Amino acid sequence: MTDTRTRLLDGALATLRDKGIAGTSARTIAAAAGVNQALVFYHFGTVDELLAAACAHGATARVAAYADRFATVTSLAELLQVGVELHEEERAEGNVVVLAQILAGAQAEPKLAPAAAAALNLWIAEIETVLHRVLADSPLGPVLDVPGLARSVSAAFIGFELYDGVDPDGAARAMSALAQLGALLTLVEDLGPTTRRLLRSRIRKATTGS
Amino acid sequence: MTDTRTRLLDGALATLRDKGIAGTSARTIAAAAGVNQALVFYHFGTVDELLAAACAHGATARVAAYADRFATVTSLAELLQVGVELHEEERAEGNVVVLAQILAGAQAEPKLAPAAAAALNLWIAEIETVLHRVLADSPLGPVLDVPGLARSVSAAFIGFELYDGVDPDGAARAMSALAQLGALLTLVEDLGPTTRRLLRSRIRKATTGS
DNA sequence: GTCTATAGAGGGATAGAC
DNA sequence: GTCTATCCCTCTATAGAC
Repeated sequence: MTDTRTRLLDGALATLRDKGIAGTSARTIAAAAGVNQALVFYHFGTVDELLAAACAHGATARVAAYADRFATVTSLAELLQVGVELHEEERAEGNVVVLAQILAGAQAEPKLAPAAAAALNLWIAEIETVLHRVLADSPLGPVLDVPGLARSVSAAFIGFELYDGVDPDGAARAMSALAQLGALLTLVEDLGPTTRRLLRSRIRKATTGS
Repeated sequence: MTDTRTRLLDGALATLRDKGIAGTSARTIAAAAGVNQALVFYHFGTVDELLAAACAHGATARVAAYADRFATVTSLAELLQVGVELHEEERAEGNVVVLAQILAGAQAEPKLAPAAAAALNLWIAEIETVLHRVLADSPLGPVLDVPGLARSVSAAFIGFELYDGVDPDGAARAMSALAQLGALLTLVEDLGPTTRRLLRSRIRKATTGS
């Protein structure tokens, strides 16, 4: 872990954020890192391998930075609130946007795919833990596919960041609509015990067929 | 609308799908179109303008191809079903993936942003119409921000396509979790009139504060 | 409208001095 | 580990023949 290695990793993240996957090269990364261009190949072999390493580097750091906040979430509405914060902070910091760029690159470059999937899985694991806790005493909890929903939420978030880049007003509206939906779902959750029993029996009937 | 123009538009879409935004250039597009490279600049001025035109071209065609199916949707579960179909067909055809690549490129290239936003807006408009119809007689309908939700759904879909490219199994699980969630929400919607009244009054109380 | 040819910049990657 | 220098390829864009 020499200093140059981390400079290159951070330079790669900055370049992906500022110039996108199409504008990212050994030369642009080296310039952002303040480092000689040949060192990209000395330390990482190829540009793609540097991008893969940077992807893991950035995601690990950001997930760790949010671990505390995820740990305090106890309701769907709170999860959405953390999501809004994450959206705003990460857009300034730019690390979710970086993941989106890696994902875009990985569609055509199979070598990037495992790194992109691994980075996304770090986020998914966090969300999964939170969802499991939040849905524990919901009538829907026992029948929901929590790992699947965590994947949905994480993937959807990537789409939000890309949307925000081309239409910030639209993205803000989308975000507030979800926050409102979260608040309303809380009301549904808080129905009386009679309704909860009714729901539960219906769920049992409906799920015996699938 | 000469033949060469459309060949270039289709070639651009094919190149974005197969090589991603990072692998898309006047040369690769011309090769895919079976056309001379200089014609890119003769017909469209720059590569970015060709990409912007191709984006509109592709989105218009695909939204039109789905208009019939969107028109028949009458429930949230059906909307999700069409979403699953769209996901599977468009991944083969590749046109939503193309939009994702344009969105990724637009993050760093402002000239692409209006085209990307316009293409996404075509999808959003369709979803908005459907959501409006589907939620019309739901107790939540009157208070939901339908345009905002349509934007959420559309943006989320882009994220799904990118996720599918790096982890098809995870994406499939995410998709089926959503389908299951849709089915369960239908049960909530079908609660008795008493519960619906209760919900409605709670909603009124809760929304007077915002 | 279409082609060839080319200028000029930027790209990945390596060799070899230090 | 770091640097310079370089090879060879690809890129955008244009000029000019047809």
